[in-house]
Amino acid sequence: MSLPHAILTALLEQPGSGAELARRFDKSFGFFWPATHQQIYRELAKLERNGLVHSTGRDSSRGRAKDYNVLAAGRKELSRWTLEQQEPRPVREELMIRLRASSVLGDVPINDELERHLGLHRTQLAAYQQLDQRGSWDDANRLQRAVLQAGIMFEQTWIEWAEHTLALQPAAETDRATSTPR
Amino acid sequence: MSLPHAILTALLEQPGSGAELARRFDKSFGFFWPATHQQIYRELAKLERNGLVHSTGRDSSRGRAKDYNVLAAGRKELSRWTLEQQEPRPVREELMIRLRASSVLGDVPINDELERHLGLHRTQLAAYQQLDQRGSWDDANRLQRAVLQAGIMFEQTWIEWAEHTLALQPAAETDRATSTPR
DNA sequence: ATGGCCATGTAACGTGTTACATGATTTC
DNA sequence: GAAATCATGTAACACGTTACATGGCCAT
Repeated sequence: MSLPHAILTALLEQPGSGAELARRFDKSFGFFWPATHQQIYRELAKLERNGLVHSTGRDSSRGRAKDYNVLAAGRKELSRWTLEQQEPRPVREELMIRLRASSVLGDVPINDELERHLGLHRTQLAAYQQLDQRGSWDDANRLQRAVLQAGIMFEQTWIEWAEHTLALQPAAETDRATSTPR
Repeated sequence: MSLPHAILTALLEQPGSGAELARRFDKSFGFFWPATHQQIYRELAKLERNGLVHSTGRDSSRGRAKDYNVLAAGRKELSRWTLEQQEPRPVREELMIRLRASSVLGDVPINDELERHLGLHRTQLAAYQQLDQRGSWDDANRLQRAVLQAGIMFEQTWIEWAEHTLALQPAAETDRATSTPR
């Protein structure tokens, strides 16, 4: 049940329309909780039904932007949820399954995919680092920075692990056989 | 679409019944792809309908253990999937949302939850390290070990980040106000 | 033979994903 | 004023979660 609370948090940081929220989720807020515009519209409607947010849409027509802001009940619910004891989400890493599959199958080289993911994570790390450098950090938003630093540290760990795993692979011949010699 | 492939991998490592699989998922295989017994039964039935696994259940009654093993078509499908290009799963970390919520709300101390999660991750790290030390590692299962090492590295990063984040919090008074003086 | 446990299974629901649809606004 | 784009929305499905149900097995 995190998406509604993520939306409440984003709306408290800055009120806006559903589409604006979707853009913010894409470019920064959603790094730790991605959401599509369909999910966001669905949840916004539900939050409004439950009296946690209020929209200042002029009418209820389709193509008009609605501006949402958080009501007192929404702020209260967010406080409650934030302090609640919650268990960590289970990790789900497809690549780990594929490594074990490659291991048990024996003849399925996976170095290309490892390399590709390594590249993706290097790109993500660079994006986080840029956000961190360009941000103006003070005591008030230290927790926001901590979140960004978590992103940086996890990407660095991913990169370190992938490089290590690629290095220990004696499977160079197998991979070469499946890629173009050039 | 990873759960069926995770099950195929687990069955290749060692054939077994649905309940045995569920136990293996709980205690090691599922560290990177947890699954409940309901999910596993559902997927096993589907895999059998599609001709990827075969069960040697004597009859189709309820309370009797069925032994599953992987058919050639199942092995082929697993090879195909393992080599496929796949994008990394989006990260979903509730605690990060809660940190940002705490930041924007201003008066909601979250150190207690940070400490609690820190403890959980220390426990998980210890479990991974024990598995790593007790395992007998050679060239054939080096990828399985790499998976375990990913778990170790990510837990270590989590711990390092949480300690750092707790250290930078000047919110000691706020926390003390909400906990029992004792 | 009964009570407890184990293995399998059903049902309902919540959330995430994908494809598509429709009304407004802008642009030329 | 037609086309492109933007904002909102609907529908159907996949997957994960939770609660519960049923049949077999074992111990006493």
